[in-house]
Amino acid sequence: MNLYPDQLRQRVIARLAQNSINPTRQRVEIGMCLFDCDKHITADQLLELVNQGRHEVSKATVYNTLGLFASKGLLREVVVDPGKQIFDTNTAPHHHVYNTDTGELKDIESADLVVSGLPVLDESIEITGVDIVVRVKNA
Amino acid sequence: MNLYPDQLRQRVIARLAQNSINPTRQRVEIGMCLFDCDKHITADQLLELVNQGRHEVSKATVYNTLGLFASKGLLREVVVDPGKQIFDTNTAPHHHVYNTDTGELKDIESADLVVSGLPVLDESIEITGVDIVVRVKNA
DNA sequence: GTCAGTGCAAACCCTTTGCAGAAAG
DNA sequence: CTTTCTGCAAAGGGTTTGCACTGAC
Repeated sequence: MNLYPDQLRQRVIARLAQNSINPTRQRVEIGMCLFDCDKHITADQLLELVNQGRHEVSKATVYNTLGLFASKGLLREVVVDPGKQIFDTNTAPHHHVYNTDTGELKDIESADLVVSGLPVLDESIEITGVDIVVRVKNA
Repeated sequence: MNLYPDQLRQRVIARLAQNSINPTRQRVEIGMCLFDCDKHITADQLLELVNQGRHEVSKATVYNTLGLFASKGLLREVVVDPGKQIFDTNTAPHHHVYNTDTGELKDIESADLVVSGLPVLDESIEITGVDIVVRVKNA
């Protein structure tokens, strides 16, 4: 994006407003990091990034805010590792390649990957998503 | 299977031996439960099942044994929920339907589901598995 | 006796919860 | 003043680790 901090801040505030999220100081700080960093991030990495030495936001707030953003569709949770929540700023439909040796996580465009033969489900059941994870390791 | 306990025990011991696993008392107890229970199980559920009131095996040992069995290919770990390891006694290639409302996990035969367009990977990288999770909720 | 393998209590770490305080009405 | 919202310390729960113990040689 390469915005000046104030421009970025205004964009974040606008984006939160669009999703009916009160733009509190902590949420704006977190939003500024999310719109200006790696696509895939854990709560711990984000905490580090937000605080950068000083103490801006607590760990609990980072967790709660990530959960809030995800529930509003600003983020998507990627489940590739038990015991670690990873959030993805790319909310478009897509899949992942996960390197279990390095922890590296890469996107695969959804359009590139076609799945056929999905099961027919009961009417009382609704599909919320189809997640594909290609697990790889260093040869 | 419907075996008498002693027959089951012998089968478990044989299966462990095939995979170079020492058949200790704890491992055999755990193996007997795994070959005689639901396909999908967490460490906690297994602990409950193994002990059935009395104290046969500790929690740590259940975790370590599940990890050991999985590393030897007797079990497969299913990653559908962060913060919970689920193990699957079905080690054949297949996929899953996960109901996020109920926690229910069902198999989809691998043959029924076809994926095309997998990315071309570097030679230094090796695919260890392709996991597909269809996430559903009650409508 | 020595040494590799094993089981488990205790430690660890990630996440959630409950509540004090702030903000809004 | 009352009510709703928010941030975070502390609690919780799942998993791993370090070490005492066992069994084999």
